[in-house]
Amino acid sequence: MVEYDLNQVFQALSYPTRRAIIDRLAKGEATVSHLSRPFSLALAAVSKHLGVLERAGLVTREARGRERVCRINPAALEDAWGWLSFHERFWTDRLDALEAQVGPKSGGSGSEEPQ
Amino acid sequence: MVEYDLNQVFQALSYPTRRAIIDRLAKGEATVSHLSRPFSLALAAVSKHLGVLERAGLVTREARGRERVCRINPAALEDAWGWLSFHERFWTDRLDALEAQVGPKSGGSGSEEPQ
DNA sequence: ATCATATTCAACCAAATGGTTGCGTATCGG
DNA sequence: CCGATACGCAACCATTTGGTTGAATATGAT
Repeated sequence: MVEYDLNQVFQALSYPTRRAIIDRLAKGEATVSHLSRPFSLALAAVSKHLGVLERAGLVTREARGRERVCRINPAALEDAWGWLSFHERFWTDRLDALEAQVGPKSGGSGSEEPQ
Repeated sequence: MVEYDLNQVFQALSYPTRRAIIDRLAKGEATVSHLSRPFSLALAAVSKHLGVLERAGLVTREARGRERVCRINPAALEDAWGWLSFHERFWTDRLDALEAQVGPKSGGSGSEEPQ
């Protein structure tokens, strides 16, 4: 089982252009220039973003003629998802417990979180 | 429903010190100096990290005397989790479909993912 | 009042990031 | 062979980031 570096994965996901690329790739594979079309960026910039995504293990690039076909690698996404899931589950449980503790039938006094 | 900025959330999570802080806070609230203890960093550095986490909405700091008590805010975590969940679910489904398509009884020709 | 503690703020620095441009290099199509 | 297309790479630039130190502020203890 490959361990993906959460630093690189989260870092890669922290930039909207790269998340958009992932969103796009979720609809199917695409070449670099195809991927770069929606952005007003030089091709080289998108290529760099793909490099970041690739190093993080989120995306693969495969040569096909003079083009590079990019695809999502779900495994790395799943690692990040796993980290967050741990906390998500933890906190859902905790909030449930809190709610139960406050009173199972007290519909709630409005907002438990006074911002 | 507050919308957390995924850029800031993922960015905040992309640094191990900050994930460690979150991990620590999952065990219960803590003050800034308490949080800084495990790290060989100046207090100010940890304070800055907390600033990043706070701006991302992941953590709250509340003044109590001369101390600041830090707590996790699960809602922001959940936003990031939501984004990843979408893709996680999408790809789990897709891989299942692929598997089914390849042949429900063909134990699999080894690895569907040639790395 | 005085001194110590807890924490932020400001200035500074090195390194990383996101972007550009221009050049090199395969590959496809005549 | 020749030109166009699809990339990657290197150099460069402005901005952000993670870190430091030292001063400022506020609260707690004596």
